Amino acid sequence: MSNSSEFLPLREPTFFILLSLADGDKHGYAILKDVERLSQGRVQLSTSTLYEALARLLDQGLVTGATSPTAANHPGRPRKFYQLTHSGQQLLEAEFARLQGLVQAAQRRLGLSGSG
Amino acid sequence: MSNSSEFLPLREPTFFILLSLADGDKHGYAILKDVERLSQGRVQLSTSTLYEALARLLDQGLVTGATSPTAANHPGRPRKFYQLTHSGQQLLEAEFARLQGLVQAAQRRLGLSGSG
DNA sequence: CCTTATAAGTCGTTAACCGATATATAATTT
DNA sequence: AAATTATATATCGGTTAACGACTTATAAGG
Repeated sequence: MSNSSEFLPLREPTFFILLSLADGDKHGYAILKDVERLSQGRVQLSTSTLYEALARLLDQGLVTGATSPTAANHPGRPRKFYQLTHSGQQLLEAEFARLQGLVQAAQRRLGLSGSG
Repeated sequence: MSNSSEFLPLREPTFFILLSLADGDKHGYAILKDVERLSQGRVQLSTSTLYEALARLLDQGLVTGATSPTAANHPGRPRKFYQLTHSGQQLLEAEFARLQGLVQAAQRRLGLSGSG
């Protein structure tokens, strides 16, 4: 077993980028907008955070790059699409489990009931 | 309102340190051991992480220092006790809410039911 | 033509974490 | 008695993700 949890914990931007891709392939700018929606407007990635994170995730084998199929009939530079690898999916699930563990630990320590 | 969420998101060690103190005052080393239990052995703080975080939290007014009441009849250097301030408690609750939001966002996106 | 939205990228700085190391003290083991 | 272990606090140097600021490119709309 190549332990995918060597990259845990994820920081918030990286978590949302992977979570955004769980839905299907996206290009960078689409991820940017999707993360904003996913987080209900709270997380607004800077482009440096986004593209540096994507480069890192590519390097770590957690996402792969798929070049844009259709010729560009849209504004802006040519799109670059990204998709989760199996490792990336596993890592996302491990991070999800970690977050659930944090919530449960906090519920116990703060003396709260289940889904209050 | 002095927005306590200016310090969010917390990194995992800082979150556990605050959560450990939600229980009542503790000295540094006690926090170290408590965090290990709280996280079911997963999070083992290094002393540098612990004491640097405590210094930062003091500086930010999120914890206060209370000098050891009883004379030292224990091994090691004199204990220094820390307790959550009101701001610290608020921040911990804000971080808890943030974590719940992440879990809910992930449940939606990953297509999972409530507490599965 | 100018502005806006889309789209990708680079650079310098910051802040938190972490391993390593140091210091101090009491209890336990050999 | 000496060595080891557990307790307890502290500092230093390196790493890295994130971030603000800035740059480049392209199409659409007023």
